[in-house]
Amino acid sequence: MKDFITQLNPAFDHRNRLGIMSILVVNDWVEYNTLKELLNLTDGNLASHLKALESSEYIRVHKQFVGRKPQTTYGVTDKGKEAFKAHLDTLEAILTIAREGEDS
Amino acid sequence: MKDFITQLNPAFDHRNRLGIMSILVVNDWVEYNTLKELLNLTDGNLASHLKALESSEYIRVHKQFVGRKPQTTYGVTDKGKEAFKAHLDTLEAILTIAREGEDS
DNA sequence: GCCTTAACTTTGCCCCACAAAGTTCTTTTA
DNA sequence: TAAAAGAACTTTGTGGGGCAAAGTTAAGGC
Repeated sequence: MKDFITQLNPAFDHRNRLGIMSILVVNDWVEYNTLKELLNLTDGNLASHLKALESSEYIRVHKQFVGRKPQTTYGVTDKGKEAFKAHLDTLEAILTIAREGEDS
Repeated sequence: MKDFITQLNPAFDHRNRLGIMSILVVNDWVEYNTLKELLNLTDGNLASHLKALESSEYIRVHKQFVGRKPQTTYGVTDKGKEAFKAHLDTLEAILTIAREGEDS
């Protein structure tokens, strides 16, 4: 059990970063404002989580103009995909253990 | 997605409390020292997590003497079992969503 | 009579999540 | 052309909480 718990990646070990990653791994490029709405976060809060994930090189940023408006989109990197998958595997292992005693 | 994230129970939304609960739901009564070793926690740290879970009425304490040594054991309550199951269900739902884009 | 063990509690630190407000750039709108 | 507004941050400040370490209490062993 200790092993599983310590295998959880601290970078993803928070509900909001779990949410960010879950969205990014299934959508190629997601806009800043979309993330903000989907996760119900304030600007500062979202930006800090994104920055943390970006400096770990788990996500990357793409800035462009759509029409004449700036648009920032975020996507997961290969490294991020891999690390997040490992995190999910660990979570799943814990889930399995924790379900062992279920009545159903 | 927002809904799933907010459905995560804050009381369990931490690796160590996830660990504590995972152990307690599959074992009827677990000793304080066993938890400490299984989770690799210091006294103060473990005690504070246990107290948090206890005041939420998710776990309960049983104190007795074995031979002449005091022994404290912890067990999950029905309320805790239910709440934790809901938490796991939510986690599983997030896992499923996050796995949708997987290559395999 | 001291040392040890169990099981805490207390103390104090430090980091971090978070909200709110300020910032920059640019585009609408009046 | 001035003002407002939106995108995407950055900065600032506060509060909470995780954590280790040390202190505490009560009992037992030696």
